[in-house]
Amino acid sequence: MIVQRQNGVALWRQIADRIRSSIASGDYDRDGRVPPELTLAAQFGVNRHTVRSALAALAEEGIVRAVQGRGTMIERKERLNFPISRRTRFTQGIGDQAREKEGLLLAAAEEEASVDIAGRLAVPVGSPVIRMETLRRADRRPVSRAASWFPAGRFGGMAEAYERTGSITAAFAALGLTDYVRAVTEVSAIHADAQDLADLRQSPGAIVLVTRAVNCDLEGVPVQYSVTRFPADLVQFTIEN
Amino acid sequence: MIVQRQNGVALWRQIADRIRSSIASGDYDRDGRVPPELTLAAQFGVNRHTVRSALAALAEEGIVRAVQGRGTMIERKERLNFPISRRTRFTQGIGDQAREKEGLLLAAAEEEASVDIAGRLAVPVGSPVIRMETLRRADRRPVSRAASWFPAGRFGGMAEAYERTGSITAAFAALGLTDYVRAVTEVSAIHADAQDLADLRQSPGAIVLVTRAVNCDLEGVPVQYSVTRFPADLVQFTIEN
DNA sequence: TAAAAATGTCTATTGATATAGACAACTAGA
DNA sequence: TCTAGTTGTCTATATCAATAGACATTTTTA
Repeated sequence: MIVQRQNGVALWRQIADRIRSSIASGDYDRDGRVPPELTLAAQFGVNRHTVRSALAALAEEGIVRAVQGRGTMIERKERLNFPISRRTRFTQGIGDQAREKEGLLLAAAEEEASVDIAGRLAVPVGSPVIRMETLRRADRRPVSRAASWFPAGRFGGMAEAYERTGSITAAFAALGLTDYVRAVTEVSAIHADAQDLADLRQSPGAIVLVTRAVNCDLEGVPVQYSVTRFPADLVQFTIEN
Repeated sequence: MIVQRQNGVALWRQIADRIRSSIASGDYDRDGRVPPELTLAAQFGVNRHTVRSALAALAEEGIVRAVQGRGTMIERKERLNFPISRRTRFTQGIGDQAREKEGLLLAAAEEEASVDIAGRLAVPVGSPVIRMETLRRADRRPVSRAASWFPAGRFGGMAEAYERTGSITAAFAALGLTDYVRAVTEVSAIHADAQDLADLRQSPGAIVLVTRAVNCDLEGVPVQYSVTRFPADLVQFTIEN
Protein backbone atom coordinates (compact mmCIF):
# COMPACT_ATOMS: atom_id res chain seq x y z
CA MET A 1 0.00 0.00 0.00
CA ILE A 2 1.31 3.33 -1.02
CA VAL A 3 0.68 6.82 0.25
CA GLN A 4 1.88 9.96 -1.48
CA ARG A 5 4.09 12.43 0.26
CA GLN A 6 4.29 16.18 -0.10
CA ASN A 7 1.33 16.59 -2.39
CA GLY A 8 -0.69 18.91 -0.19
CA VAL A 9 -2.74 16.11 1.37
CA ALA A 10 -1.51 15.05 4.80
CA LEU A 11 -0.60 11.39 5.20
CA TRP A 12 -3.00 10.96 8.12
CA ARG A 13 -5.84 12.24 5.91
CA GLN A 14 -5.00 9.83 3.07
CA ILE A 15 -4.72 6.94 5.51
CA ALA A 16 -7.98 7.84 7.23
CA ASP A 17 -9.73 7.85 3.83
CA ARG A 18 -8.24 4.48 2.92
CA ILE A 19 -9.21 2.87 6.21
CA ARG A 20 -12.73 4.30 5.98
CA SER A 21 -13.03 2.86 2.52
CA SER A 22 -11.69 -0.53 3.66
CA ILE A 23 -14.24 -0.59 6.45
CA ALA A 24 -17.02 0.21 3.98
CA SER A 25 -15.81 -2.58 1.67
CA GLY A 26 -16.00 -5.05 4.55
CA ASP A 27 -12.27 -5.81 4.56
CA TYR A 28 -12.22 -6.02 8.36
CA ASP A 29 -15.55 -7.75 8.84
CA ARG A 30 -13.80 -10.93 9.99
CA ASP A 31 -12.95 -9.64 13.46
CA GLY A 32 -14.95 -6.41 13.57
CA ARG A 33 -11.90 -4.34 14.30
CA VAL A 34 -9.19 -2.50 12.43
CA PRO A 35 -5.68 -4.06 12.38
CA PRO A 36 -3.33 -2.96 15.19
CA GLU A 37 -1.68 0.43 14.80
CA LEU A 38 1.78 -1.04 14.25
CA THR A 39 0.46 -3.34 11.53
CA LEU A 40 -1.25 -0.46 9.74
CA ALA A 41 1.87 1.65 10.11
CA ALA A 42 3.90 -1.12 8.44
CA GLN A 43 1.28 -1.55 5.68
CA PHE A 44 1.24 2.14 4.81
CA GLY A 45 4.94 2.62 5.40
CA VAL A 46 4.50 5.38 7.98
CA ASN A 47 5.10 5.97 11.66
CA ARG A 48 2.67 4.62 14.21
CA HIS A 49 1.84 8.15 15.34
CA THR A 50 0.70 9.03 11.83
CA VAL A 51 -1.68 6.07 11.86
CA ARG A 52 -2.91 7.23 15.26
CA SER A 53 -3.76 10.63 13.80
CA ALA A 54 -5.77 8.92 11.06
CA LEU A 55 -7.62 6.71 13.55
CA ALA A 56 -8.31 9.72 15.76
CA ALA A 57 -9.99 11.41 12.79
CA LEU A 58 -12.13 8.34 12.16
CA ALA A 59 -13.01 8.15 15.85
CA GLU A 60 -14.09 11.79 15.62
CA GLU A 61 -16.44 10.76 12.78
CA GLY A 62 -17.82 7.98 14.94
CA ILE A 63 -16.61 5.26 12.59
CA VAL A 64 -14.21 3.55 14.99
CA ARG A 65 -13.63 3.49 18.74
CA ALA A 66 -10.26 2.64 20.28
CA VAL A 67 -10.10 0.53 23.45
CA GLN A 68 -6.81 0.44 25.26
CA GLY A 69 -5.37 -3.06 25.36
CA ARG A 70 -7.99 -4.54 23.04
CA GLY A 71 -7.84 -2.76 19.72
CA THR A 72 -9.75 -0.29 17.55
CA MET A 73 -13.32 -1.41 17.04
CA ILE A 74 -15.53 -0.65 14.06
CA GLU A 75 -18.59 1.30 15.20
CA ARG A 76 -20.33 1.95 11.93
CA LYS A 77 -19.95 0.91 8.33
CA GLU A 78 -22.30 1.84 5.59
CA ARG A 79 -22.54 2.70 1.99
CA LEU A 80 -25.81 3.51 0.31
CA ASN A 81 -26.46 2.56 -3.27
CA PHE A 82 -28.56 4.83 -5.44
CA PRO A 83 -30.03 3.37 -8.59
CA ILE A 84 -30.21 5.85 -11.46
CA SER A 85 -32.62 4.97 -14.21
CA ARG A 86 -35.44 6.40 -16.26
CA ARG A 87 -37.65 5.91 -13.22
CA THR A 88 -35.28 7.24 -10.60
CA ARG A 89 -37.07 7.98 -7.33
CA PHE A 90 -34.98 9.06 -4.40
CA THR A 91 -37.06 7.70 -1.54
CA GLN A 92 -37.86 4.44 -3.29
CA GLY A 93 -34.22 4.13 -4.35
CA ILE A 94 -33.04 3.97 -0.78
CA GLY A 95 -35.64 1.26 -0.25
CA ASP A 96 -34.81 -0.87 2.75
CA GLN A 97 -31.17 0.21 2.86
CA ALA A 98 -32.20 2.50 5.70
CA ARG A 99 -34.94 2.13 8.25
CA GLU A 100 -35.65 5.80 8.72
CA LYS A 101 -35.91 8.20 5.78
CA GLU A 102 -36.43 11.95 5.99
CA GLY A 103 -36.72 14.83 3.56
CA LEU A 104 -36.24 18.33 4.99
CA LEU A 105 -37.07 21.60 3.29
CA LEU A 106 -34.28 24.03 4.13
CA ALA A 107 -35.37 26.96 2.00
CA ALA A 108 -37.76 27.84 -0.81
CA ALA A 109 -38.17 30.93 -2.95
CA GLU A 110 -39.52 32.12 -6.24
CA GLU A 111 -36.87 33.55 -8.52
CA GLU A 112 -36.24 34.36 -12.16
CA ALA A 113 -34.77 31.61 -14.30
CA SER A 114 -31.08 32.14 -15.05
CA VAL A 115 -29.68 31.17 -18.43
CA ASP A 116 -28.57 27.80 -17.04
CA ILE A 117 -31.85 27.00 -15.27
CA ALA A 118 -33.96 28.23 -18.17
CA GLY A 119 -32.05 25.99 -20.54
CA ARG A 120 -32.49 22.95 -18.34
CA LEU A 121 -36.20 23.52 -17.79
CA ALA A 122 -36.87 24.68 -21.36
CA VAL A 123 -38.52 27.91 -20.17
CA PRO A 124 -37.73 31.52 -21.17
CA VAL A 125 -34.84 33.21 -19.37
CA GLY A 126 -36.24 35.34 -16.55
CA SER A 127 -39.50 33.43 -16.23
CA PRO A 128 -40.58 32.57 -12.67
CA VAL A 129 -39.24 29.36 -11.15
CA ILE A 130 -39.48 27.85 -7.66
CA ARG A 131 -36.13 27.16 -6.05
CA MET A 132 -36.04 24.60 -3.22
CA GLU A 133 -33.14 23.60 -1.01
CA THR A 134 -33.61 20.18 0.53
CA LEU A 135 -31.66 17.88 2.78
CA ARG A 136 -32.26 14.14 2.90
CA ARG A 137 -31.39 11.83 5.72
CA ALA A 138 -31.25 8.07 6.07
CA ASP A 139 -31.13 6.76 9.61
CA ARG A 140 -30.43 10.32 10.81
CA ARG A 141 -27.31 10.64 8.66
CA PRO A 142 -27.40 13.31 5.93
CA VAL A 143 -27.06 11.59 2.55
CA SER A 144 -27.83 14.39 0.12
CA ARG A 145 -28.18 18.13 -0.21
CA ALA A 146 -30.12 19.28 -3.23
CA ALA A 147 -31.08 22.51 -4.96
CA SER A 148 -34.11 22.01 -7.22
CA TRP A 149 -35.91 24.28 -9.63
CA PHE A 150 -39.50 23.91 -10.84
CA PRO A 151 -41.52 26.01 -13.33
CA ALA A 152 -43.53 28.32 -11.05
CA GLY A 153 -46.60 28.42 -13.25
CA ARG A 154 -47.22 24.73 -13.05
CA PHE A 155 -45.84 23.90 -9.61
CA GLY A 156 -46.41 27.01 -7.52
CA GLY A 157 -47.33 24.99 -4.42
CA MET A 158 -44.29 22.75 -4.60
CA ALA A 159 -42.58 23.94 -1.42
CA GLU A 160 -45.67 23.46 0.75
CA ALA A 161 -46.40 20.06 -0.79
CA TYR A 162 -42.83 18.90 -0.21
CA GLU A 163 -42.76 20.15 3.34
CA ARG A 164 -45.96 18.23 4.02
CA THR A 165 -44.89 14.96 2.39
CA GLY A 166 -41.11 14.93 2.57
CA SER A 167 -40.98 13.44 -0.91
CA ILE A 168 -40.73 14.92 -4.41
CA THR A 169 -42.84 12.15 -5.90
CA ALA A 170 -45.59 12.68 -3.35
CA ALA A 171 -45.44 16.46 -3.80
CA PHE A 172 -45.75 16.12 -7.58
CA ALA A 173 -48.72 13.80 -7.09
CA ALA A 174 -50.39 16.33 -4.79
CA LEU A 175 -50.02 18.91 -7.57
CA GLY A 176 -51.57 16.66 -10.18
CA LEU A 177 -48.45 15.14 -11.76
CA THR A 178 -48.87 11.43 -11.17
CA ASP A 179 -45.86 10.21 -13.12
CA TYR A 180 -42.53 11.54 -14.35
CA VAL A 181 -39.27 10.20 -15.73
CA ARG A 182 -35.59 11.03 -15.38
CA ALA A 183 -34.42 12.51 -18.67
CA VAL A 184 -30.74 13.07 -18.00
CA THR A 185 -28.30 12.76 -15.11
CA GLU A 186 -24.77 14.17 -15.07
CA VAL A 187 -22.37 12.84 -12.45
CA SER A 188 -19.15 14.52 -11.35
CA ALA A 189 -17.02 14.67 -8.22
CA ILE A 190 -15.33 17.46 -6.29
CA HIS A 191 -13.79 18.07 -2.90
CA ALA A 192 -16.20 18.90 -0.11
CA ASP A 193 -16.55 22.62 0.53
CA ALA A 194 -17.43 24.33 3.79
CA GLN A 195 -21.14 24.08 3.06
CA ASP A 196 -20.88 20.31 2.58
CA LEU A 197 -18.96 20.10 5.80
CA ALA A 198 -21.86 21.59 7.67
CA ASP A 199 -24.79 20.14 5.73
CA LEU A 200 -23.57 16.65 4.98
CA ARG A 201 -21.56 16.26 8.18
CA GLN A 202 -18.61 15.46 5.98
CA SER A 203 -15.12 14.87 7.27
CA PRO A 204 -12.86 17.66 6.03
CA GLY A 205 -11.04 16.88 2.79
CA ALA A 206 -13.65 14.34 1.77
CA ILE A 207 -15.15 13.87 -1.67
CA VAL A 208 -18.62 14.91 -2.79
CA LEU A 209 -20.47 13.37 -5.72
CA VAL A 210 -22.52 15.92 -7.65
CA THR A 211 -25.46 15.06 -9.90
CA ARG A 212 -27.26 17.44 -12.22
CA ALA A 213 -30.54 15.93 -13.28
CA VAL A 214 -33.67 16.83 -15.27
CA ASN A 215 -37.01 15.14 -14.70
CA CYS A 216 -39.75 15.36 -17.33
CA ASP A 217 -43.42 14.53 -17.47
CA LEU A 218 -44.59 11.78 -19.79
CA GLU A 219 -44.89 14.29 -22.65
CA GLY A 220 -41.16 15.07 -22.27
CA VAL A 221 -41.72 18.54 -20.78
CA PRO A 222 -39.13 19.31 -18.05
CA VAL A 223 -40.72 19.56 -14.60
CA GLN A 224 -37.65 19.67 -12.37
CA TYR A 225 -33.97 20.45 -12.56
CA SER A 226 -31.82 19.61 -9.55
CA VAL A 227 -28.20 19.77 -8.47
CA THR A 228 -27.57 17.27 -5.70
CA ARG A 229 -24.50 16.65 -3.57
CA PHE A 230 -23.79 13.27 -1.96
CA PRO A 231 -20.98 12.28 0.42
CA ALA A 232 -18.87 9.89 -1.66
CA ASP A 233 -17.78 7.82 1.33
CA LEU A 234 -21.40 6.93 2.00
CA VAL A 235 -22.99 6.80 -1.41
CA GLN A 236 -22.49 5.20 -4.77
CA PHE A 237 -24.66 5.18 -7.89
CA THR A 238 -25.82 2.30 -10.00
CA ILE A 239 -26.96 2.97 -13.54
CA GLU A 240 -29.24 0.19 -14.72
CA ASN A 241 -30.14 0.11 -18.38
CA MET B 1 -15.08 31.89 -0.88
CA ILE B 2 -14.08 29.67 1.95
CA VAL B 3 -11.21 27.29 2.44
CA GLN B 4 -10.94 24.87 5.33
CA ARG B 5 -8.02 24.95 7.69
CA GLN B 6 -6.35 22.11 9.54
CA ASN B 7 -8.27 19.33 7.88
CA GLY B 8 -5.30 17.47 6.46
CA VAL B 9 -5.57 19.12 3.05
CA ALA B 10 -3.14 21.99 2.55
CA LEU B 11 -4.67 25.35 1.67
CA TRP B 12 -2.59 25.64 -1.49
CA ARG B 13 -3.96 22.28 -2.65
CA GLN B 14 -7.58 23.31 -2.02
CA ILE B 15 -7.05 26.61 -3.78
CA ALA B 16 -5.31 24.96 -6.74
CA ASP B 17 -8.29 22.60 -7.12
CA ARG B 18 -10.76 25.48 -6.95
CA ILE B 19 -8.89 27.56 -9.52
CA ARG B 20 -8.53 24.55 -11.84
CA SER B 21 -12.23 23.97 -11.56
CA SER B 22 -13.00 27.66 -12.21
CA ILE B 23 -10.84 27.55 -15.31
CA ALA B 24 -12.68 24.44 -16.53
CA SER B 25 -16.02 26.16 -15.93
CA GLY B 26 -14.92 29.09 -18.04
CA ASP B 27 -15.09 31.62 -15.19
CA TYR B 28 -12.00 33.42 -16.47
CA ASP B 29 -12.71 33.18 -20.18
CA ARG B 30 -13.30 36.93 -20.43
CA ASP B 31 -9.64 37.90 -20.26
CA GLY B 32 -7.96 34.51 -20.66
CA ARG B 33 -6.08 34.89 -17.44
CA VAL B 34 -6.49 34.18 -13.75
CA PRO B 35 -7.14 37.15 -11.42
CA PRO B 36 -4.03 38.78 -9.87
CA GLU B 37 -2.46 36.96 -6.94
CA LEU B 38 -3.49 39.63 -4.43
CA THR B 39 -7.10 39.46 -5.64
CA LEU B 40 -7.19 35.69 -5.30
CA ALA B 41 -5.56 35.93 -1.87
CA ALA B 42 -8.30 38.30 -0.77
CA GLN B 43 -11.04 36.10 -2.27
CA PHE B 44 -9.82 32.98 -0.49
CA GLY B 45 -8.82 34.81 2.66
CA VAL B 46 -5.20 33.65 2.60
CA ASN B 47 -1.76 35.10 2.16
CA ARG B 48 -0.48 35.90 -1.30
CA HIS B 49 2.32 33.35 -0.90
CA THR B 50 -0.25 30.60 -0.38
CA VAL B 51 -1.95 31.55 -3.65
CA ARG B 52 1.47 31.49 -5.31
CA SER B 53 1.97 27.91 -4.13
CA ALA B 54 -1.37 26.96 -5.66
CA LEU B 55 -0.57 28.68 -8.96
CA ALA B 56 2.86 27.03 -9.01
CA ALA B 57 1.16 23.63 -8.76
CA LEU B 58 -1.17 24.52 -11.65
CA ALA B 59 1.80 25.76 -13.70
CA GLU B 60 3.49 22.40 -13.03
CA GLU B 61 0.41 20.73 -14.50
CA GLY B 62 0.64 22.95 -17.55
CA ILE B 63 -2.71 24.60 -16.89
CA VAL B 64 -1.44 28.16 -16.35
CA ARG B 65 1.74 30.10 -17.11
CA ALA B 66 2.81 33.13 -15.10
CA VAL B 67 4.37 36.12 -16.88
CA GLN B 68 6.09 38.65 -14.70
CA GLY B 69 4.44 42.04 -14.94
CA ARG B 70 1.48 40.81 -17.01
CA GLY B 71 -0.37 38.16 -15.09
CA THR B 72 -1.01 34.43 -14.99
CA MET B 73 -2.28 33.16 -18.32
CA ILE B 74 -4.54 30.16 -18.91
CA GLU B 75 -2.72 27.62 -21.07
CA ARG B 76 -5.24 24.80 -21.22
CA LYS B 77 -8.82 24.15 -20.15
CA GLU B 78 -10.76 21.04 -20.86
CA ARG B 79 -13.40 18.73 -19.58
CA LEU B 80 -14.58 15.64 -21.40
CA ASN B 81 -18.15 14.43 -21.20
CA PHE B 82 -18.86 10.71 -21.31
CA PRO B 83 -22.39 9.63 -22.13
CA ILE B 84 -23.48 6.50 -20.27
CA SER B 85 -26.42 4.67 -21.77
CA ARG B 86 -27.54 1.24 -22.86
CA ARG B 87 -25.37 1.70 -25.93
CA THR B 88 -22.30 3.14 -24.22
CA ARG B 89 -19.24 3.02 -26.48
CA PHE B 90 -16.08 4.61 -25.22
CA THR B 91 -14.51 5.70 -28.48
CA GLN B 92 -17.78 6.91 -29.98
CA GLY B 93 -18.64 8.64 -26.70
CA ILE B 94 -15.67 10.93 -26.94
CA GLY B 95 -16.82 11.74 -30.46
CA ASP B 96 -15.36 15.01 -31.65
CA GLN B 97 -14.50 16.22 -28.16
CA ALA B 98 -10.94 15.23 -28.99
CA ARG B 99 -9.13 15.13 -32.29
CA GLU B 100 -6.82 12.25 -31.47
CA LYS B 101 -8.02 9.12 -29.70
CA GLU B 102 -5.88 6.19 -28.59
CA GLY B 103 -6.39 2.89 -26.80
CA LEU B 104 -3.29 1.22 -25.38
CA LEU B 105 -3.02 -2.34 -24.11
CA LEU B 106 -0.85 -2.24 -20.99
CA ALA B 107 -1.14 -5.88 -19.94
CA ALA B 108 -3.17 -9.01 -20.65
CA ALA B 109 -3.31 -12.38 -18.97
CA GLU B 110 -5.54 -15.38 -18.51
CA GLU B 111 -6.55 -15.97 -14.91
CA GLU B 112 -9.14 -17.77 -12.83
CA ALA B 113 -12.33 -15.87 -12.07
CA SER B 114 -12.48 -14.59 -8.49
CA VAL B 115 -15.77 -14.58 -6.62
CA ASP B 116 -16.35 -10.96 -7.60
CA ILE B 117 -15.45 -11.37 -11.27
CA ALA B 118 -17.36 -14.64 -11.59
CA GLY B 119 -20.45 -13.02 -10.15
CA ARG B 120 -20.26 -10.08 -12.54
CA LEU B 121 -19.69 -12.26 -15.61
CA ALA B 122 -22.11 -14.98 -14.50
CA VAL B 123 -19.48 -17.70 -14.90
CA PRO B 124 -18.35 -20.33 -12.35
CA VAL B 125 -15.77 -19.25 -9.79
CA GLY B 126 -12.32 -20.34 -10.97
CA SER B 127 -13.26 -20.58 -14.64
CA PRO B 128 -10.76 -19.00 -17.07
CA VAL B 129 -11.13 -15.30 -17.85
CA ILE B 130 -9.02 -12.85 -19.84
CA ARG B 131 -7.84 -9.86 -17.85
CA MET B 132 -6.85 -6.75 -19.79
CA GLU B 133 -5.34 -3.52 -18.52
CA THR B 134 -5.91 -0.62 -20.89
CA LEU B 135 -5.15 3.06 -20.99
CA ARG B 136 -7.10 5.49 -23.12
CA ARG B 137 -5.90 8.87 -24.31
CA ALA B 138 -7.60 11.82 -25.91
CA ASP B 139 -5.29 14.36 -27.53
CA ARG B 140 -2.35 12.65 -25.82
CA ARG B 141 -3.82 13.18 -22.37
CA PRO B 142 -4.70 10.00 -20.41
CA VAL B 143 -8.45 10.01 -19.73
CA SER B 144 -9.04 6.52 -18.38
CA ARG B 145 -7.32 3.48 -16.95
CA ALA B 146 -9.37 0.29 -17.10
CA ALA B 147 -9.13 -3.30 -15.96
CA SER B 148 -11.46 -5.52 -17.98
CA TRP B 149 -12.37 -9.19 -17.73
CA PHE B 150 -13.81 -11.36 -20.51
CA PRO B 151 -14.89 -15.02 -20.47
CA ALA B 152 -11.85 -16.82 -21.92
CA GLY B 153 -13.80 -19.51 -23.72
CA ARG B 154 -15.65 -17.07 -25.91
CA PHE B 155 -13.12 -14.24 -26.23
CA GLY B 156 -9.71 -15.93 -26.08
CA GLY B 157 -8.27 -13.63 -28.74
CA MET B 158 -9.44 -10.41 -27.08
CA ALA B 159 -6.01 -9.02 -26.18
CA GLU B 160 -4.61 -9.42 -29.71
CA ALA B 161 -7.77 -8.00 -31.26
CA TYR B 162 -7.72 -4.98 -28.95
CA GLU B 163 -4.05 -4.35 -29.54
CA ARG B 164 -4.68 -4.39 -33.29
CA THR B 165 -7.74 -2.13 -33.27
CA GLY B 166 -7.40 0.01 -30.15
CA SER B 167 -11.13 -0.34 -29.53
CA ILE B 168 -13.26 -2.77 -27.53
CA THR B 169 -16.13 -2.51 -30.00
CA ALA B 170 -13.85 -3.31 -32.94
CA ALA B 171 -12.20 -6.17 -31.03
CA PHE B 172 -15.58 -7.68 -30.19
CA ALA B 173 -16.58 -7.40 -33.86
CA ALA B 174 -13.39 -9.16 -34.92
CA LEU B 175 -14.32 -12.03 -32.59
CA GLY B 176 -17.81 -12.34 -34.01
CA LEU B 177 -19.77 -10.21 -31.51
CA THR B 178 -21.28 -7.49 -33.66
CA ASP B 179 -23.42 -5.81 -31.01
CA TYR B 180 -23.56 -5.50 -27.22
CA VAL B 181 -25.26 -3.35 -24.61
CA ARG B 182 -24.33 -1.82 -21.27
CA ALA B 183 -26.25 -3.68 -18.56
CA VAL B 184 -25.17 -1.82 -15.46
CA THR B 185 -22.76 0.95 -14.48
CA GLU B 186 -21.77 1.82 -10.93
CA VAL B 187 -20.14 5.19 -10.34
CA SER B 188 -18.14 6.16 -7.26
CA ALA B 189 -15.31 8.55 -6.43
CA ILE B 190 -12.10 8.26 -4.42
CA HIS B 191 -8.84 10.09 -4.01
CA ALA B 192 -6.18 9.37 -6.60
CA ASP B 193 -3.66 6.76 -5.50
CA ALA B 194 -0.05 6.46 -6.57
CA GLN B 195 -1.01 4.31 -9.57
CA ASP B 196 -3.41 6.98 -10.81
CA LEU B 197 -0.71 9.55 -10.35
CA ALA B 198 1.52 7.68 -12.76
CA ASP B 199 -1.07 6.34 -15.20
CA LEU B 200 -3.51 9.24 -15.42
CA ARG B 201 -0.88 11.93 -14.97
CA GLN B 202 -3.00 13.19 -12.10
CA SER B 203 -2.04 16.05 -9.88
CA PRO B 204 -1.49 14.72 -6.35
CA GLY B 205 -4.51 14.89 -4.09
CA ALA B 206 -6.91 14.89 -7.03
CA ILE B 207 -10.12 12.94 -7.36
CA VAL B 208 -10.71 9.86 -9.47
CA LEU B 209 -14.10 8.72 -10.72
CA VAL B 210 -14.46 4.95 -10.72
CA THR B 211 -16.99 3.02 -12.82
CA ARG B 212 -17.75 -0.67 -12.55
CA ALA B 213 -19.64 -1.80 -15.61
CA VAL B 214 -21.01 -4.96 -17.20
CA ASN B 215 -21.62 -5.30 -20.93
CA CYS B 216 -23.87 -8.06 -22.26
CA ASP B 217 -24.62 -9.48 -25.66
CA LEU B 218 -28.13 -9.10 -27.09
CA GLU B 219 -29.21 -12.30 -25.31
CA GLY B 220 -28.26 -10.71 -21.99
CA VAL B 221 -25.18 -12.87 -21.41
CA PRO B 222 -22.33 -10.88 -19.81
CA VAL B 223 -19.39 -10.46 -22.17
CA GLN B 224 -17.27 -7.93 -20.29
CA TYR B 225 -16.80 -6.60 -16.78
CA SER B 226 -14.60 -3.56 -16.34
CA VAL B 227 -13.41 -1.27 -13.57
CA THR B 228 -12.38 2.07 -15.03
CA ARG B 229 -10.75 5.08 -13.40
CA PHE B 230 -11.17 8.62 -14.79
CA PRO B 231 -9.54 11.87 -13.63
CA ALA B 232 -12.47 13.84 -12.18
CA ASP B 233 -11.00 17.22 -13.12
CA LEU B 234 -11.11 16.23 -16.78
CA VAL B 235 -14.13 13.99 -17.05
CA GLN B 236 -17.81 13.97 -16.22
CA PHE B 237 -20.54 11.51 -17.06
CA THR B 238 -23.93 12.06 -18.60
CA ILE B 239 -26.60 9.44 -18.11
CA GLU B 240 -29.23 9.73 -20.82
CA ASN B 241 -32.36 7.70 -20.42
C1' DT C 1 0.22 -14.91 37.69
C1' DA C 2 3.24 -13.63 34.13
C1' DA C 3 3.89 -12.50 29.41
C1' DA C 4 2.30 -10.75 25.20
C1' DA C 5 -0.31 -7.56 22.69
C1' DA C 6 -2.58 -3.52 22.20
C1' DT C 7 -3.61 1.51 22.95
C1' DG C 8 -2.28 6.02 25.62
C1' DT C 9 0.96 9.67 26.70
C1' DC C 10 5.03 12.15 26.84
C1' DT C 11 9.47 14.46 24.85
C1' DA C 12 12.26 15.83 21.00
C1' DT C 13 13.50 16.80 16.20
C1' DT C 14 12.87 17.75 11.31
C1' DG C 15 10.55 19.36 7.31
C1' DA C 16 6.23 21.23 5.23
C1' DT C 17 2.70 24.76 5.52
C1' DA C 18 1.16 29.47 6.17
C1' DT C 19 1.75 34.24 7.34
C1' DA C 20 4.09 38.76 7.05
C1' DG C 21 6.78 42.28 5.04
C1' DA C 22 10.07 44.38 1.90
C1' DC C 23 11.79 45.12 -2.39
C1' DA C 24 13.23 43.78 -7.23
C1' DA C 25 11.87 43.06 -12.04
C1' DC C 26 8.86 43.31 -15.71
C1' DT C 27 4.59 44.95 -18.54
C1' DA C 28 1.23 48.02 -20.15
C1' DG C 29 -0.80 52.31 -20.50
C1' DA C 30 -1.21 57.34 -19.64
C1' DT D 1 9.14 58.31 -19.75
C1' DC D 2 6.82 57.76 -15.68
C1' DT D 3 3.55 55.19 -13.04
C1' DA D 4 0.42 51.71 -11.66
C1' DG D 5 -0.16 46.98 -11.69
C1' DT D 6 1.71 42.53 -11.61
C1' DT D 7 4.87 38.59 -10.75
C1' DG D 8 9.58 37.13 -8.62
C1' DT D 9 12.63 36.67 -4.70
C1' DC D 10 14.30 37.07 -0.24
C1' DT D 11 14.14 36.92 5.07
C1' DA D 12 11.77 35.79 9.25
C1' DT D 13 8.44 33.51 12.27
C1' DA D 14 4.83 30.38 13.94
C1' DT D 15 2.24 26.28 13.49
C1' DC D 16 1.21 21.76 11.48
C1' DA D 17 2.76 17.17 9.92
C1' DA D 18 5.70 13.29 10.43
C1' DT D 19 9.24 10.62 12.54
C1' DA D 20 11.53 8.51 16.56
C1' DG D 21 11.87 6.58 21.01
C1' DA D 22 10.55 5.55 25.72
C1' DC D 23 7.40 4.04 28.88
C1' DA D 24 2.61 3.65 31.03
C1' DT D 25 -1.86 1.40 31.03
C1' DT D 26 -5.15 -1.97 29.85
C1' DT D 27 -6.71 -6.39 27.96
C1' DT D 28 -6.03 -11.00 26.47
C1' DT D 29 -3.76 -15.27 26.54
C1' DA D 30 -0.55 -18.86 27.98
